[in-house]
Amino acid sequence: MAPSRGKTGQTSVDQDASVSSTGGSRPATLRDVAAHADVDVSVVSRVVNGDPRLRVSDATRERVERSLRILDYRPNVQARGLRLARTWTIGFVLPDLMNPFYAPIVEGAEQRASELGYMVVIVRELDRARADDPELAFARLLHEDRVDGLLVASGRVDDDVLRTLDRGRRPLVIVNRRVPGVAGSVVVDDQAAAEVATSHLIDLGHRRLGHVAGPSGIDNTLRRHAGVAAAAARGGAMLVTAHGEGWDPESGHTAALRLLATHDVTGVVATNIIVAAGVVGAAQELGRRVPEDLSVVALHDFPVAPFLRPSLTTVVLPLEELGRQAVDELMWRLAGNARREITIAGRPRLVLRDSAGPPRDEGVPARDPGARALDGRRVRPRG
Amino acid sequence: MAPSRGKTGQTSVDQDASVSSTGGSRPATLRDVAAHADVDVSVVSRVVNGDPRLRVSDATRERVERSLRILDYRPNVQARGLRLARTWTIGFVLPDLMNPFYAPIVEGAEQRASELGYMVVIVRELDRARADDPELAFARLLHEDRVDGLLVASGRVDDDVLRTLDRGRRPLVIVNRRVPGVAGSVVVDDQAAAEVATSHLIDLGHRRLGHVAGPSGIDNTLRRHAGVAAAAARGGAMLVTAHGEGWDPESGHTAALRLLATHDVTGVVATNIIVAAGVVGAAQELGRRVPEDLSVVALHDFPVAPFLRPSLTTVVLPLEELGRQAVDELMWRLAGNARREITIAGRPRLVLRDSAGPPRDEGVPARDPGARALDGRRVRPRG
DNA sequence: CGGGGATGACCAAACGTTTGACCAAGGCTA
DNA sequence: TAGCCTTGGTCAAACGTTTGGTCATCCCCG
Repeated sequence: MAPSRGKTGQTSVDQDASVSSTGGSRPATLRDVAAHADVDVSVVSRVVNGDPRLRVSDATRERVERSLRILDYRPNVQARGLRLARTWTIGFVLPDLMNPFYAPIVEGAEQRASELGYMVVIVRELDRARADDPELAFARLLHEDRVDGLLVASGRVDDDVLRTLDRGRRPLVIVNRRVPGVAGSVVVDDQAAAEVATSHLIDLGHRRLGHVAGPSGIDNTLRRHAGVAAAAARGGAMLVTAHGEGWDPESGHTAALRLLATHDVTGVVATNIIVAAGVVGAAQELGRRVPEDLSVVALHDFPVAPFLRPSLTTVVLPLEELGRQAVDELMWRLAGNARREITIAGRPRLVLRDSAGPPRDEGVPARDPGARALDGRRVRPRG
Repeated sequence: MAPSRGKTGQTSVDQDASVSSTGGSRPATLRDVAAHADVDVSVVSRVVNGDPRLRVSDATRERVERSLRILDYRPNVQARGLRLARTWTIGFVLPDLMNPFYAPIVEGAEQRASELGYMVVIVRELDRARADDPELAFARLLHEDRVDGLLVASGRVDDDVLRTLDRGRRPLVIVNRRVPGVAGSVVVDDQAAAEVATSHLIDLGHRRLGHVAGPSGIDNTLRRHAGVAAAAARGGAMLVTAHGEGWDPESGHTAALRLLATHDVTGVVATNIIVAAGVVGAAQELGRRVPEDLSVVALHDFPVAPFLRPSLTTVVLPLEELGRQAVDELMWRLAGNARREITIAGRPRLVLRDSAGPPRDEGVPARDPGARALDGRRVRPRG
């Protein structure tokens, strides 16, 4: 055991300190460890942090490391944060957790963050996100120095709010949205996904297409619409778009009714799977069977897709990866680097199920009907 | 403007301090405010916190409050937390965010927490939650003093882990699960919900019932099974139970195949809506139409229920309220009070949709179709 | 033997709060 | 007029870290 050293003359004793890390006693502080190893707290601190400028004898270092283990020392994050003005916490701003779209993003973000020793706090932000509202939850988090940075995954927060926030001391990364010339962002390739979905319908022989989109004007909606329009044009197909008021089933239902009542389309690209459920419902109310009378392809694949009737043909987007990379981008910014606009690489994947087939009475036959998996669930990479 | 006072003789000046709360400058500290109001920081602190023992002239108090407003002072949470050994942060432990079951609970918890000035950090905990794993994410959070307490909503964490955690310094509230004689918990009335679902089938005339349950042995599963069994016995119905391995669609699918292959039931209570989707799929694979040949009632209502085909008859459980009350219970514990076991009040509500009807070829007619909503409210949403 | 580096460690300030102790000045009472 | 209380504050320590300085000792070299 360590001999008594130093002018304090205090003899350190191996006290019974093997407290369970979940036990009831006070966690060991730097000072406890220093006393145990009979050195100054600064030595312990530098050992813990691997300070390269620390000059210390091997014997002392080992003594310190042993004490650290025995006392099961863990740095107090608040004290460290106070000193360093950091929190190792990031905020994830979203409008609503019920929307399954956000779950995988949050999940991916949490995974990556915890790998890096960060916590993720969720901040639900209502649509009342006006620029000068002093009670904006996330602005408060920033102002109280409770987070090191923010991931904003809400499509509803005003551009102005984001611009203001982006001028602040803390980095901001916008998730799956671009705010022109303002903030760093990470997005999935919505446009490519939309093209894949649309091309699939065209490959099946559809030439009169509908797009049930999200609220108009939203960046997100624009990117997807661009993809649908591009693929439709390339395929020589007619396209009519109906915007819903949101991304919920009712919005899809309403928009689809409007679309189907006025236009004779045979295939629809729905902006997401939830909206697609509303589209299918609307079609059936109008007496059109899916996929016999109307084909539907949805963007995003959620676990529920196979269990809808008919099961939905979808395009998978890498949402977990989106969350992970959003965190990485925030770290990049925290390290002092400049804003970037990142698009997640990787081709969107088409998942064939039952909601899309060849049009009934017209058009070319599907190019390769044999590729359809019998169970309708086999995944075929983009053709 | 405030005159120069005190022996420092320092004249305070109304500097241009109206920084936007999201602006780029350093947030004002207590010291800044003190200098601005020309008083000691302790006065400012006591004013901010409404210390009743503070004796101060009205003039001074107003001067301080004015400075607080001008400088837009917000306490630094880390410093305050360091001093008071609190974080105003609670951890929410869950296995997986993709399961829509958790979304409303987290959402409710976040709402309530933010009302109370608390942040919610999500902690995903894999099933590897063994008692002595030093790298348990939530144990680390506790040990580093990053949270004031924990809400555990994972059904998979070992009882032993919870028992150990529960002996620690920080309060622990188990969400929707009871760990015998150990920790405080908040649960919804699963048993009552199961009874409502089962009674509905019996009222429709079913006498041979199946229960597709969650993994056996889990408290949750037991409570629901108790409800199903009680109602079945009361109605003189036969009951056979099949346990899935999880709460995902595949588990429901597998368990339902097993159940339907070996027993001739006419109605099934599924432990949740996701599992129910698997049950419906299994039935259809076996050539049994829902609801004509098999009625299905699911516990929990998620927004997707109306859009499944057939749309699912469900029993609504107050999951958001569960989240809110879990936070309240944690606050109760943080205030130093003893553990409690709380069951959320309020009758589970039956939502009638298309997946359950009278049995085809047998049995008594429904007793009184109008009486089936136990709470007297007949709910019939779209679909 | 004196000077100059290394070596190995300690000291102390600072981060922003909270809070028990203390104190000067003035007024009241005995 | 001495003593005491009240009013209106100030002082300073403490929470647990981090980190730029300082410092005593020892060794080596000229």
